[in-house]
Amino acid sequence: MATVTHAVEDYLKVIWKLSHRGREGERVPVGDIAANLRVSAPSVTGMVQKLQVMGLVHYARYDGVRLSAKGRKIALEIVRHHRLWELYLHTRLGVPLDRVDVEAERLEHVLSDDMEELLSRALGDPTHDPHGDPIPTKAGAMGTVRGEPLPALTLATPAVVTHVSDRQAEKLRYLVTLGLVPGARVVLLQRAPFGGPLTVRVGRKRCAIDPDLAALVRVSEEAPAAARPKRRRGR
Amino acid sequence: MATVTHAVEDYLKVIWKLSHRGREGERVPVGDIAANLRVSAPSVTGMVQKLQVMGLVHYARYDGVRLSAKGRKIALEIVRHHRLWELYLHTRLGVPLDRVDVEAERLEHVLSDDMEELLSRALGDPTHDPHGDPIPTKAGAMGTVRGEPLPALTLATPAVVTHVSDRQAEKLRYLVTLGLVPGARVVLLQRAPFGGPLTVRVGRKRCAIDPDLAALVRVSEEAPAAARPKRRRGR
DNA sequence: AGTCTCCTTTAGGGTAGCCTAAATGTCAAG
DNA sequence: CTTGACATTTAGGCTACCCTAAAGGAGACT
Repeated sequence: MATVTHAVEDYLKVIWKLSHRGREGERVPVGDIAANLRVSAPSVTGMVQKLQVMGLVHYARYDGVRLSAKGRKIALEIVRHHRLWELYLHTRLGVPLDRVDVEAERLEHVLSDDMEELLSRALGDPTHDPHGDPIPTKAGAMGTVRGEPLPALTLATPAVVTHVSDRQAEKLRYLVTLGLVPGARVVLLQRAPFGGPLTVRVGRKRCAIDPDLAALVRVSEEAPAAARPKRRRGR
Repeated sequence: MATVTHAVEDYLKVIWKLSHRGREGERVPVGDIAANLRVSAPSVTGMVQKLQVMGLVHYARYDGVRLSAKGRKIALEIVRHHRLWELYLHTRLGVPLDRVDVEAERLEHVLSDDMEELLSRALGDPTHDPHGDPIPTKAGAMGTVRGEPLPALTLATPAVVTHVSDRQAEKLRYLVTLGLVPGARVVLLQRAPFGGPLTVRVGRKRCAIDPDLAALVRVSEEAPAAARPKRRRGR
């Protein structure tokens, strides 16, 4: 059986990511993989054919790609590595939230099973990464993204940020400057009409934010287990 | 200019390591590089020729390899990465001393400048790795291995382990089981005649050890800055 | 010097992963 | 059903790094 190289891991991870955009088990177009990996379409065709021979994907010409059980297992392992490293970098080394992704991108391929175990333990066997994305367990089980989109929050109700999408680096960077990061306490103060900006209190500051951008932030009225449970004194 | 790939980094690191066995600036035989990297000699010849074109080594057929200034700079960067990771893995994740090397071997190629900075700072800008080997500074300056070989220690004089060679994994593993790791407090109790075993007190335990093996351990009668300074006897 | 041995290098190949250019399939609109 | 637009695949090549087999140099021994 051929080796699982870094490139193979990258392909599986991207296929996994892209097959979770809409409904489950979606077939992923070759072109989307190419765009995501910044690689030419022919390269993807070639690699995907190889992955099929390795039994990691199901594939039919001109009809997209699906992960096999074996492929999904590897993909989830990589996602687990990625998110564990992200959390580690952010909480232990102080790498800013908008940079952990690129760093983890390289580290995810370099984590032995032993080390994964130790890393996870050192972090307290966490369930979510610093963006609020769930970390798959060793067995491949995965929690959910918690909370509802910020624009859907009830007015004047205190809430806690549970998730910030890391898909678009630029936007994430801006959200970070606003303080809209997991754990932050927010209140939706006002919704301007006709899809106008939201007015939000973030911590002690107040800001106006476009609802499309705010939709990248999820919040929960419940204090989530991961965040410090200090909504009131007493538990 | 061609890219510095992982393979290039590995070659430079090994050339650096091998050129520091005896007197400084030694020319390194191609065969030694091959043996060290577990690669065939022709592969080394090929790569070395490439490195010369890149200006990273000086090389003449049948006459060994020397690092250029540029090559040495890169090599030291890799060594710095390696040793920072080793320290991190050992002190923060609890990876056993005899396993940090293999893990760091992969991590060393994956450390951006920003991260290196943060990692070093998080560790308190250390000067030595967990084996007691000096960590080169960002600028390329490097301290020394401290202490003298254990067999040369004065009898009955308390000392602290400052260095354990990591060259031979098997032997290192054994030394670790004896407790002969940097920071450990030792006393040389007895030297058997005719090159016979040494009797050493390590912490509270006592053990007999072959002098050849003991020579892989360096000790210092001074309590080194890195170890806890709670000695009781003078000097 | 000659010759033997032990490197080291040259010659010739292989795999992995990427690319561009050209051919081919799919689907929707006419 | 044809055709055009677009996605995808095939064909052919390139680089990086590794290999084995065979040729070539350097130093030791006679």
